[in-house]
Amino acid sequence: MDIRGLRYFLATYKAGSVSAAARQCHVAQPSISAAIKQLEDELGTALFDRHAKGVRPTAAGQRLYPMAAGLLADSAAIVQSFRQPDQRQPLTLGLMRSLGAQRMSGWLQRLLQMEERFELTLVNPEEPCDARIITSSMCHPHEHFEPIWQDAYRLALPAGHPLTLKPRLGLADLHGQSFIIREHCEANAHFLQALHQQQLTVQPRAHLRTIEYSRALVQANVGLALVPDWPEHRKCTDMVLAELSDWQRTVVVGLAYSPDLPSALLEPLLQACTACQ
Amino acid sequence: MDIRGLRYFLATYKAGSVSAAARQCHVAQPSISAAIKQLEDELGTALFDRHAKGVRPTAAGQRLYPMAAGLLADSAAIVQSFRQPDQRQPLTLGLMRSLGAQRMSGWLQRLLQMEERFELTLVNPEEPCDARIITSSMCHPHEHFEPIWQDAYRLALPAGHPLTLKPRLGLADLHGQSFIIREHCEANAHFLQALHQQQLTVQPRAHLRTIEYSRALVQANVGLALVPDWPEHRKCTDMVLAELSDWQRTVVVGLAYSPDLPSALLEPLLQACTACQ
DNA sequence: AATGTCCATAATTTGTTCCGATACCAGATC
DNA sequence: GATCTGGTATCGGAACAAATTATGGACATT
Repeated sequence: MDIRGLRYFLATYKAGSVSAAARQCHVAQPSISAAIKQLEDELGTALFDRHAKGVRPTAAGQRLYPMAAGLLADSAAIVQSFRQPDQRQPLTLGLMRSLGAQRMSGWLQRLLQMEERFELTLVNPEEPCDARIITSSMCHPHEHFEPIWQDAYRLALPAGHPLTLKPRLGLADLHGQSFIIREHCEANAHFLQALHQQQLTVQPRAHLRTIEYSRALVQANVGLALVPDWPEHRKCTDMVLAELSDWQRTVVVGLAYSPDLPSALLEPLLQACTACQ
Repeated sequence: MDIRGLRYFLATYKAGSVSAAARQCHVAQPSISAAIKQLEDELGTALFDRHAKGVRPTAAGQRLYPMAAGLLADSAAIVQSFRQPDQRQPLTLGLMRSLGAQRMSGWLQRLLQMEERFELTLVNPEEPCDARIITSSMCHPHEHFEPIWQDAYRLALPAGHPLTLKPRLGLADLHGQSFIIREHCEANAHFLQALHQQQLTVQPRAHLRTIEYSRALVQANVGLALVPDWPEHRKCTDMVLAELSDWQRTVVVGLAYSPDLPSALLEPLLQACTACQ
């Protein structure tokens, strides 16, 4: 009986799938399979019924679940009780712009609730930091990258804009339109390039950095903009999000970290990441 | 936090010594040292004060002890609760003669109390069995051997025998004496050979197998005998145990087992062995 | 002083765990 | 039905962790 096996068992139980558990635990699927088999051998009983769409706990598995959870919680509590709460561990996170304040603050909240001992500092992603929350394309080659969200970029139109009436929008429809361009945005750059390739142009009306200002200008009917498809954008009544039939782009936002980040810092971060999915 | 580390910590705590814990856990001393250090790193605090005559738990170590014991007990209880009590595991032990009924039955009692699930069968050590309790000299070369007791052989004299008056006894004093010879006893054979080498002889009055009969004949004043130095022999008032100045022999009684004995059987056995020391 | 005991460290060997690739199975889709 | 998709089990080799032997230093005991 080892803790690792119980952790894998719990993850599998909660996920209802060995593969999903493997993704959550950041190990390969065979590791989980082997650990569960070992546990089953030790207990002398099957814990899961395997079938094509995942695994279903047996009666024994269901019986084990609360025990395993309890044991795991106990072991965590023991460690916790020895780590002084006053020896707060500093954690510096580099946050890219335009993450969506709501979503991001929720994520940070979850992280800090999970791990009392962190003392968090937020900086720009170019500055020295323990880990960064950025798009996958900003990730350095030596860094690991753990995805958190996927943002599909949409065209934001002011409510009542003539184009909102068209059932299908393509790049050609945007020719000559007023546009709010967000700098440092990969999706924007890609979009402009796609226009250029088709010899289409838009009229830049503003160059700015934050999504919040873009949105405000769209809502003020200054022009169109590309914005990520966030719930808070969909909720706006004075702005409409539209899909483009011949251009689409999603960026993956996630946690980038050096391979030699201490696991005491890394693990809670990764857990906060998977908790989002 | 892993179970193994906690096991080592507990053993060290109870033994008050890393080396002793290593012996009990059947691993080398550095393994324990490393595991404890790892645990200390994880908890962020020292668990033992090291000094020359062993280790003494710190306050943190004392605080950890009941928690660790609890966690370990919990994990064992979980495993236990899944192993059906009705699927008793057969265990066949080969017991050599002359082990000392009292001592041996105590050992077996301890074993069975420790492990409810065993269904014990006792056979002679030549018969097929899972493990044997024999002297080290009876151990086959491929078998592992775990010592349990050491038996020093002594000369048993009837109370009132003339030789009991001599302060020092040597082999030469035994020349021509009546003797009760126990067959299949390594110590007896060695003893007779030693006599032979010094061209001394004794008068064999009986050849028998069990220590109990030997003792009875000594007590009945039939002659002298070699018997192991057991408390029950010392307690006899009609028999005296004496040391020989120029001959001595101790045999090591222990558990002999094949290297591929399943650990589910082996571990409780080894635990019963170390519990004796 | 010399010896013995104990713990820590270093270097090596051994044994597990993990991974990627592959095989296989069952249900959904065409 | 053939194919595709998403799932699990199994295999051989790579990476890692754990155990071992050997050694050194600190403190008692002889």
